[in-house]
Amino acid sequence: MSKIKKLASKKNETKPLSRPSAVGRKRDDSLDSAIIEAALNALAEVGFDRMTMDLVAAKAKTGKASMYRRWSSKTELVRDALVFMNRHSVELTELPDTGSIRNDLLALVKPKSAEQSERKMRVLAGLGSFFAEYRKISEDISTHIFGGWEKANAQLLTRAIERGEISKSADVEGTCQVISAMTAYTTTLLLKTFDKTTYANLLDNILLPALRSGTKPSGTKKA
Amino acid sequence: MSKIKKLASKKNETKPLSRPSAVGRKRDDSLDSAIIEAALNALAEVGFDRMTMDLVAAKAKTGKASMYRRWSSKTELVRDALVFMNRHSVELTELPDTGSIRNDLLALVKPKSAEQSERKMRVLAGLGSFFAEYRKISEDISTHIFGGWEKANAQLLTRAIERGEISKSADVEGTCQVISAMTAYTTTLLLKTFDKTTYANLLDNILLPALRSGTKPSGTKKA
Amino acid sequence: MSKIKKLASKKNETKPLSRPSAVGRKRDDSLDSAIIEAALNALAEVGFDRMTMDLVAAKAKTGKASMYRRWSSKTELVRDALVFMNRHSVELTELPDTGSIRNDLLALVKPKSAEQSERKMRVLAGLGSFFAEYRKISEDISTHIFGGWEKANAQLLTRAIERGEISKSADVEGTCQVISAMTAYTTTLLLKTFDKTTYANLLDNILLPALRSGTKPSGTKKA
Amino acid sequence: MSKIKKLASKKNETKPLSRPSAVGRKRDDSLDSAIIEAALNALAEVGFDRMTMDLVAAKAKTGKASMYRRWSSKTELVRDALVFMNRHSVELTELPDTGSIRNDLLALVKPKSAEQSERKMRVLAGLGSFFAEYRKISEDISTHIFGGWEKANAQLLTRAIERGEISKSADVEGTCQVISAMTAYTTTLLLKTFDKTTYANLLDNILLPALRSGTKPSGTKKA
DNA sequence: CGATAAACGAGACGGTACGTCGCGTCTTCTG
DNA sequence: CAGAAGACGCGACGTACCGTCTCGTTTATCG
Repeated sequence: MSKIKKLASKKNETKPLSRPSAVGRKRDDSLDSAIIEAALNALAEVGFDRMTMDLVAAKAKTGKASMYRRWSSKTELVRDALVFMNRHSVELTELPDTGSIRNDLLALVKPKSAEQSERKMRVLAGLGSFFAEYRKISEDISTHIFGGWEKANAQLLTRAIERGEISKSADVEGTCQVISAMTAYTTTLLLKTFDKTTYANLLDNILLPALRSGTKPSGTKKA
Repeated sequence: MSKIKKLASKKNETKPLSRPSAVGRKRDDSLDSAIIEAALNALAEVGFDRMTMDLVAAKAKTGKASMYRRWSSKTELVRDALVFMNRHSVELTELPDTGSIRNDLLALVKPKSAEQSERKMRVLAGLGSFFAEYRKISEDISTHIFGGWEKANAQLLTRAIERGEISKSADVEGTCQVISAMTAYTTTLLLKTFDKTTYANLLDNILLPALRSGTKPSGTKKA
Repeated sequence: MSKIKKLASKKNETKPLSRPSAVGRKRDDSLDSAIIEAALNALAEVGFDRMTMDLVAAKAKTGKASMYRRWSSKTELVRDALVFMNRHSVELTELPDTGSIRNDLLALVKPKSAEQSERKMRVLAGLGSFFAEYRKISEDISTHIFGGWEKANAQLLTRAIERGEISKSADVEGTCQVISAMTAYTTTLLLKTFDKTTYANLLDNILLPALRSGTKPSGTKKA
Repeated sequence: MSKIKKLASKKNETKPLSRPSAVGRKRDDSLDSAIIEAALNALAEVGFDRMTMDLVAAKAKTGKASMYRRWSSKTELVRDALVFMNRHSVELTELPDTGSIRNDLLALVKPKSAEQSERKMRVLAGLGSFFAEYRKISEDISTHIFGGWEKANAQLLTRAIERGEISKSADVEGTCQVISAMTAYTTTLLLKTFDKTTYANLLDNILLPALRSGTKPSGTKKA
């Protein structure tokens, strides 16, 4: 079903099953990417639910039949569009090598272009907050659900700083956000439960070591 | 529009704007929570898209009119239901105080009851993967988008371990997941761009200190 | 259920069953007629279907409960309102007696007042064409259904005049309308089938005698 | 909006305004009549108000969208269905010609088939008494409104017979019904006022000539 | 004169049908 | 045959009305 292989790798896999019969008009390959581009733009502009198949067809100047000839459902199209959008994140062959792990990690996220990166962010937002109009849900989740938890955690951390258990220069706010982020990520994307063991691992292996460490190597400040 | 304030705090009932007129039948407050409970159960059981308003009405033994009298749309109802579900996360007055920051943080996530916690997870999952059927999107996002990035990052970290820049006992996999989690969280929930400054802060304040720290305090193993 | 007896005849029927208990506030009799007036006005203004019970309640400055205390349904209210509207048509005791049957019949329809008569017409129209906005249905029925029939009948009558079977001065158009009217009246109001026997009676007893009669007594012209 | 022209006459398809664009799937003309047939059956079986659009869609094995693509509302559909039902009443080209006006008029109402005629009656009844349950309204109208009037008119006519002004064999009951029928027909279907002039014309041209005529030509009896 | 009981106005409630919109399929014409 | 256009079957949405109910208030009779 996925069209991405064809798009990503320009090889022609010779189509063993349900190959296009030799006669008749050939598939217009440029339509594949036109539809995906239209879908990504629609996702970024109006979000998943307001992205209707008719809208995408109109943006791609095609008809729905040509879309469903390529993808069996809206979901499949979105999946492929997302994979396509991130097709350049995966070049394991040409990893940066600056000699510093910090610079290596940062180099990896250098986007192709500013506007590409901008759209990428909006696409993810349009996905996560199902509806463009309804991204209030996101705000409410972050404010009411994770916001409350982060405030409580921050208070616990501040107290720990006061009694000298963790470093004075610990990044309290950042740590709390990591906790929220891992919870949301695990439940909504990995579709696993964020249980106590997972949480303890996060604390023991990453957060507590960082909190105890008294040094901030590069001295950057928060934005 | 939000009914949660009334549900959460049974107090400030002065109602300056659009207060219920003194005459006429009073709103049945028990219906508010009955509908929200029904909505949460529906979310947990069938996910956002399969949760129809008629289904929720049937579960709450009411009619759609009474639901739309309270919330102007399905989305508004879901927002309030989510806030309601987490109304107890915010009790800043009774924070745990075990003397250890690790135990404090863990104590905070002790749920009221096992089944409450179970449903909470399912509700979040039902939200994130909008449709039961469509959780493939989630899988693809984690596999293709973040999966590729995590693999690359893991390779960079392994190399750094080899050249002695970070600790041999560093939690490579966990660190990579935190990076993915923070990206997803920032874009889909906080609705902000995950830019280079934000990333650098995460690295400098939390991840790099943890990676350099050679100790794993509590000795817990990964799940 | 019917309130009309009480309104029409001011006698107090001593209420054998479900009589109003001696204690408690008394029914406001002026409300009965206020509601009926409001209902008639609503019927005349917007027709049966757009006459909502809330609208009538608002017009009568009362609540729906007070209406349903008197009539068990919208239909019952409308029935009584119609009867009330025509309560003066039935005074068999004081029939006109002018010595001429023509003047007697005409005298009977002298309305109480012009505006009363006007509203009466509009009420009937609002009933027959269920919706005010939708009285197009009526137009279509009269145009397409009865219109076609009337045209055909008119042609038959004209031919009969030509061959001298009926009077030259026969009222062709009027006769055709009577046929349509009797069909509609029998089926929609009397709820009987307008079968061949009924039709033959109408022809033999009324229409054919009139058509053969060569005289137009009073010489009035059509409007 | 009306689809009947297309159904009735298979000709003039030039379609100057809002013609179906040359491209795209064509409207399925058989659906037009399938829906109309379903609507007529529903009207005959359950009456106007119990005829829901979902019911008609189910009977026609289609969806509501396809119905609303053709007619903008339930009312429009009913209008066209009624016109369609009577599309054969208008064959002016093949009028009967028996040599007797009586037989001509009767021959015109010979239905295409018995069951067609049967349904036609039930459709009209389902219309006039808007709801199956609400045909009480019809009964009340005929009983209280026209019934009272007819009784009074009958008394006037009887008196006129007694003093010899009209024929002894005059059809008193039939004449009174014609008066009621013309009133109802004029107001509810023609949507005109039944004023004194109209009434006088009816009397002078049809009813009084018939009443004065002393002969009952064909000797048929009342049903 | 206060208690009791019912009517009243307002409006919430459960239910049902409406008319709209989107998905994924099918059909028609054009290249 | 593929492409563009758009009709089709289905199902959920959000609205409106019916007839019932529950409030708090007003009006009447009874103890």
